Amino acid sequence: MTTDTLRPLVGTLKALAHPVRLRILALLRDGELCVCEVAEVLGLAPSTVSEHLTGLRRTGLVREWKVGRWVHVALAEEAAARPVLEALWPLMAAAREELARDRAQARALRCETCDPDGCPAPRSKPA
Amino acid sequence: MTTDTLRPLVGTLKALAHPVRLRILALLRDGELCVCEVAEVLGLAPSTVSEHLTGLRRTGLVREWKVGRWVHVALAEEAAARPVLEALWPLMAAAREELARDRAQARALRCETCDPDGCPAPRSKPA
DNA sequence: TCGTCATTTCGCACTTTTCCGAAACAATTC
DNA sequence: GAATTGTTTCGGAAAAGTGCGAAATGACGA
Repeated sequence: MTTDTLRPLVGTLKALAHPVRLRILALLRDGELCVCEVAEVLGLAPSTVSEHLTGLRRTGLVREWKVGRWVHVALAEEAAARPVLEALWPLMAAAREELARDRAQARALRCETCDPDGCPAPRSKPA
Repeated sequence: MTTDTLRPLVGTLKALAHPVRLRILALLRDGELCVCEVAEVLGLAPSTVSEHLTGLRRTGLVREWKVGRWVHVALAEEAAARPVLEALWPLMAAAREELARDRAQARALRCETCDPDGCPAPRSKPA
C-alpha cells in the first residue's frame, strides 16, 4: 500500500538524522580515522561507535577497511547520497565551534598515535 | 558533552526520514492541498496525517493556514532546510512511479472538490 | 443555537532506536 | 601458545517514533 521504493532514501536520511553520526561525518572530512580514535574523540563506548558506523556503512556514506588490528573509516566519495551530505555542510554552521573542537581533538590524536604505541596511522588507500 | 547545536539540523533530517512525509512533500510540489486531501491520497487516518504535518511544520519545511474550515498546506519556499530538500528530489527517482500515482490522485481530488460539496480550494496566498 | 465537518489532541499499543557492558572475534605481540 | 588490544555482536533497558480511534476544538451553515 505504501511506497517501499522510498526505503533506501529513508534509510539514508535516518542514518544522517543523529548528532553522533553527523559529528562522525564532519570528523571524516579531515581524513580517515580508526574506530578507536572516533570513540575517543566522541567520548562514547567503542561498541556504540561501531554500531553508528555500521549504520553509515550500510547506506554507503562511509567505507571501512582493516589495517592490522585497526579498522579505518573514511567518507565514501562515490556514495549515492553524497549530494545530500554536501547540502548538509552549510547547515552545520550553527555547530561549527563544537565540530571544530572535535576536529582539533582528532588532529591531536592523529599526531600522538604516530608513535609505535598507538594506532600507527598508515593511511593507506584500499581498493 | 554532546553537540546540541546540531539539534535543529537533526530535527530536520528526522522530519525528512519517513516515507509518508516524503510523499507529502512530493505531493506539495504540485501546489497546496488541504489536510483532508492529503489524508485521502495517502489513505491514512486524518489524525496520523495531522501529526506528520506538525512535524514538517516544526522544522519549517511546510507552512499551513486556515481557509474556512480547512487547513491548507504548502511547501515553505524560504525554509532554512530547503537546500536539503532540493538535493533530495533526484534521489526520489526510484519512487517516481508511486509518487506520480499520488500526484495524479491529488490532481483528481483537486478538480472534484471544485464543486461546492468538497473542499472549495480557494488557493489563496497568505502572508 | 445546534448540528456538521475538518482538524487536532489524547491515550494506548506497538515497534524502532540508542546506549552500554559482557562476551565473542580477530590480529598482533610476547 | 598465551596475553594483549581493537572491534563487533549480543542482551537488555530506556527512550523515541508510529498509527489509530475516541474525544476535544473551531468554524461554518441551517
